[in-house]
Amino acid sequence: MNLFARMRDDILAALADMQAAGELPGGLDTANVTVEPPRDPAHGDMATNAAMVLAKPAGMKPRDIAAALSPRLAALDHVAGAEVAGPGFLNLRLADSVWADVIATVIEDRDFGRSDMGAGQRVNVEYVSANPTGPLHVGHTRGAVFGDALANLLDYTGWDVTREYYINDGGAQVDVLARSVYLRYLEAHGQEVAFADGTYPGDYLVAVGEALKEKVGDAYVDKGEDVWLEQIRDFATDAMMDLIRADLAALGVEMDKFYSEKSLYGTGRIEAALDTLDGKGLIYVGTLEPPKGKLPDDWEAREQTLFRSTDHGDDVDRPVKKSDGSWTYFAPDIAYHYDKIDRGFDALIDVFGADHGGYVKRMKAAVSALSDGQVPLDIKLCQLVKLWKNGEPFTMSKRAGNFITLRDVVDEVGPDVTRFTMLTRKNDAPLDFDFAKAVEQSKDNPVFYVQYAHARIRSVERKADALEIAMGPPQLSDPAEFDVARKLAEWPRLVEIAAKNHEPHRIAFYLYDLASSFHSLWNKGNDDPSLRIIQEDHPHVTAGKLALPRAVATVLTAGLGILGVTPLEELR
RNA sequence: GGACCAUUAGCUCAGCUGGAUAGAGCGCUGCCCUCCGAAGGCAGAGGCCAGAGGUUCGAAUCCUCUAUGGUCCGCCA
Repeated sequence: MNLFARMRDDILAALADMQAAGELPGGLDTANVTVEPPRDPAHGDMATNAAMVLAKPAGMKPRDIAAALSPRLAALDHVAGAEVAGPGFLNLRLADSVWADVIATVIEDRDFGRSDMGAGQRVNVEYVSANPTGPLHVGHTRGAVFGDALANLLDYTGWDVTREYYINDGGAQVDVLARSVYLRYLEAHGQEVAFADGTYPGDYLVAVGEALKEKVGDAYVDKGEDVWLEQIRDFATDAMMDLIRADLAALGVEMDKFYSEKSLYGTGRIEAALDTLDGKGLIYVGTLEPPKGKLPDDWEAREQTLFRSTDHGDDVDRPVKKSDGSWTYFAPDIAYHYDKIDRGFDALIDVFGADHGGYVKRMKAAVSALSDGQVPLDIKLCQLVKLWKNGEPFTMSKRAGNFITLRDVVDEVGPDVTRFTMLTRKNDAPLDFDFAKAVEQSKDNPVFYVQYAHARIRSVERKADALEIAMGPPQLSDPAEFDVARKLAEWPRLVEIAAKNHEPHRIAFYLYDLASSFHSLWNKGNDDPSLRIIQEDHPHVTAGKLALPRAVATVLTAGLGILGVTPLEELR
């Protein structure tokens, strides 16, 4: 039940009545009529812009339309009052009973806030997709949390979601990995080795080298790459993916599918994707203009096979084949997205790090071209995370030497705090993550503040249980109680907005607001004992007051569930 | 030279795809809390929404230009 959507239906019905009665011209477009909570609570519970939107097409003054609409809405049972205000707003005040109904609905209907706006359409959310060359670092962590919460959010709003990880196991970087593992392998055989530039020196490969020795003995010692490169590449990539899967599991992220770039090679799928583009006249051989400004030192004009991405919104055409005839990294990516389209997804979402921002237009161009504009691709960029501890930059890592891993973060503050904190900023805003503040138990830590609200409610409920007082029908009287109910009523609307915009951070901010209004009510109980939930001498009153916190806890749990955070029963 | 993202209170940031007097936390000021459910509470000050144009009933929000900061910019992924 979305109160705002319901009221909008009421308004549209009233407008139709007015048209039938000749008070309004027929055939008006009502698509822009909205019902929103007013910023100023003095303006009532809801406001509609209907009169202002319709004034021009109807050829009438906004206030006249509003004045005619007002009595029709005021006559509804659940509307206590309707007033024309400002330039033509219609402010609506709802009957008190509506808010008690909201509470009751939240408690009875486990799906309060769920939406069917996705209508069962299939969406593919690709996130993390880190190279399989080492453990996930803190930047991946943000992408992982963001992508996972977005996937949850879309699931909550009626989409059929596939969570997917693209393994970049086809490029030169996995050869580098293989050579690095080979060095560790030699080390395991007691040889002294030196890690040249362009190899991965991280300790995490020591175990892989030893495992390789376990498996093949000395078969590769003193042998050339032609003997071992391919085998070690597969072995090392598998080991890294095991590591990455474990990292994701520690964060509570579970993928539906891992898609291998390598699986695209030698199967004709890259060729098929490019043939499709070629069939649309979008592939040609040519030479790109040199980039403006200062040229790279070794720049020289070369003839390449190019994708005419400029036909689909890109700034320049992009090479798909190197001058030696091999694929660029872009080619398998085109094939991969072609495969997603082929698998029948209705919408695609890619979550990238901000350093891949330059890649957005060409990828969108490719999907647009391959799907004839039928499959929308949204690319969400996650900005950098800066780590702090007590206000000092934090750069040490136990595991990997020079970068902070996902494990470092999760070990330090736990998966729940990691996830919530990563969502306290918009994805495209840089994020400061302070290890100390993230676990601080104070009001300026939103994670704690939201968890505290839930724990408080659970504490009250345990106390009520001990007193053998059961929850009864909701009773609301104080303005602070209505404020909480109003906040609860916004939940379904907020979920839809967050899902439509692919912005899970809105959930986190909402939960903070909801927690805040609940804490505010609780604090009033300090001064006014009649507002306390548990009133031992009045079990009947207590029963009526228990519903509101139950409803708050229900929505907090639902919201935290979307974020992938477990609500706490009590604080320690 | 170009692309993308950002620019909102002293600081860190929200802001409902265009609505009314722009919000929160921190910090600041004042009051309360040492009997109550206080890992505190209440209230207040603080703004040319970077700047300039434009679009319309109405702009922090959409468009153009400018400034500042970040990310990136042909065979690395």
